[in-house]
Amino acid sequence: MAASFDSLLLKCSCLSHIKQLQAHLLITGQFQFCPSRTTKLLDLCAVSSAGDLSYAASIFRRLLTPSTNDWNAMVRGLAQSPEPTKAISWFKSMCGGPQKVDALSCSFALKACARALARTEAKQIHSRITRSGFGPDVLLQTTLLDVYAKVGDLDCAEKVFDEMGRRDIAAWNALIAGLAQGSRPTEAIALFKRMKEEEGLRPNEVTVLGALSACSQLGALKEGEKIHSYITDEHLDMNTIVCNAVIDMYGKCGFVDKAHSVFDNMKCRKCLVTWNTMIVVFAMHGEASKALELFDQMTKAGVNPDAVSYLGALCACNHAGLVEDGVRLFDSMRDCGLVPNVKHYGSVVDLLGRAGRLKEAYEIINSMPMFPDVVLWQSLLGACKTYGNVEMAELASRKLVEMGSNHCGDFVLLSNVYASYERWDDVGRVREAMRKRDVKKIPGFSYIEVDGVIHKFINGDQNHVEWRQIYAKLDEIKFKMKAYGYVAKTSIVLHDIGEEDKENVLYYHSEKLAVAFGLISTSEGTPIQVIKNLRICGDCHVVIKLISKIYNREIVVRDRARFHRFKQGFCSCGDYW
DNA sequence: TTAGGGTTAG
Repeated sequence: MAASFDSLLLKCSCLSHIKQLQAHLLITGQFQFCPSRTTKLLDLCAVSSAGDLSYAASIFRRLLTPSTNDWNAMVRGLAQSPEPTKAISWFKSMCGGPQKVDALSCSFALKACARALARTEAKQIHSRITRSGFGPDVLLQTTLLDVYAKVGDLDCAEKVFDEMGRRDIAAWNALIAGLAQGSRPTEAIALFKRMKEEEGLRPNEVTVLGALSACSQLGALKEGEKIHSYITDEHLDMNTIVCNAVIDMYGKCGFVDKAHSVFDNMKCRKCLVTWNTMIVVFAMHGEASKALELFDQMTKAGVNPDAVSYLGALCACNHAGLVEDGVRLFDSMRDCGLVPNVKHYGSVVDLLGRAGRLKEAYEIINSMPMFPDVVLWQSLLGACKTYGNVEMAELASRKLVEMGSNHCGDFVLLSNVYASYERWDDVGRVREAMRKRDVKKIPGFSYIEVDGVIHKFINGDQNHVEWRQIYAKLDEIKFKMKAYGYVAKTSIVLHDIGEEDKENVLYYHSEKLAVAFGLISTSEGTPIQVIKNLRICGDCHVVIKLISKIYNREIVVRDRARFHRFKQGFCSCGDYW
């Protein structure tokens, strides 16, 4: 009979099956007197896709004395539901009750904390784990480490890792991925190397994913290539997710063709994310026709585009100025049963704005079914600056202030609109507002990889060992550029300083420092590749175009939004960005 | 009977 109950459980594929089985248990008296069966039923209802959480809760409420396993089933089910905070509440009730809380209860509750980004609760569970004597449990420690990383407390994650008596590969993976996702990619790569070289551990699929993601962020091509050959040697490229990450890495390191060849030569099956990754890579590089071609191909290959595919395709149109194609794509989303989200609206508003169709962009914002976010108003404001639309710029700025924006760039844009009409009183007013509001400036920085070493520069940086040579090179560049009629775009600097100082502020932008360092530290003709955390500034764009011509170098700059490939005085973005 | 680490996005 036990066997038949278990096989019936296995066959439950919907809630009505579960209800039938429950009725059977109730009628035969087993619901009360055979608690292990009831627990199995509850677990199925709470955790599997056949079940239903509110129904599971109703089963739970009928239990006279719920066991630890009954509680665990509920906490586990809620932890993976769209409302993970409920799992934390249930766990708290459990802790207040007579039932023993075991390592599994803690594990499920921690999972919920990770999903709900509940740092305080994670800390509380941590101390409970220590008090209960579960401390040495490696699985629990790894979960703990992972939760700390996911809620953004990397220091605690590292502490858990350091204090682990025994560390298996999952522990290393959790910290490598945590560092990579927590904007500490350099440390992620260092840990990855330490794991291999010092501990002699063999990275697996999950390890390389963390390491590749770190390389993508840093644009660390040399390290990325090494990981790619390791992947091939170890046959980890039979895993689709790994291949997706390799494609992404090459794309973000500036090598579209390499990304495409990995995509074309995959030995394993392509999934939706594979297509999306490749589309996004083409979009980032301004290769709109290839992105759109792939978008069509995926449907033919039997993979239906999702919201990310559409966003990638829209973004491709955006970067290439294909306004009509973009609008058509946006409108066709609903035909596929997809509802545009705020990012799709953001993309199409940006697209129209850049094309100077400000009114349409504004109308779209007004007709959106959801609340427009900061990025949307920033796009519109940027377009207003480009096309000198004071009225709409004021409107967008007002919205941004209402939304609590304290971002320097938002004020600077408005000020620039006024400045272009020589409305100095208004410029002064904006400056005053900035002073009052204590606006924040996100520091700009750039990376460049030379001989496998990553060099980081901050605006006006003098920390690099070769900073004197770098500044001397910039002086030389400046001198040479004068012959091409270069005049610094000082209007984009908003500081209460003289014209010459303004020029200096501009002239030592991190991307210029990185390019200058590239020129002095690599041999003639070698392409230079730089990565910047913010959008490239207008003046740097002009200067780097000239450098590519004067020094006959191909220079690739990845900024926050896309790639710029400078060659012989031209940029692949066609000055449209 | 149920545990830990994973790819794409304005």
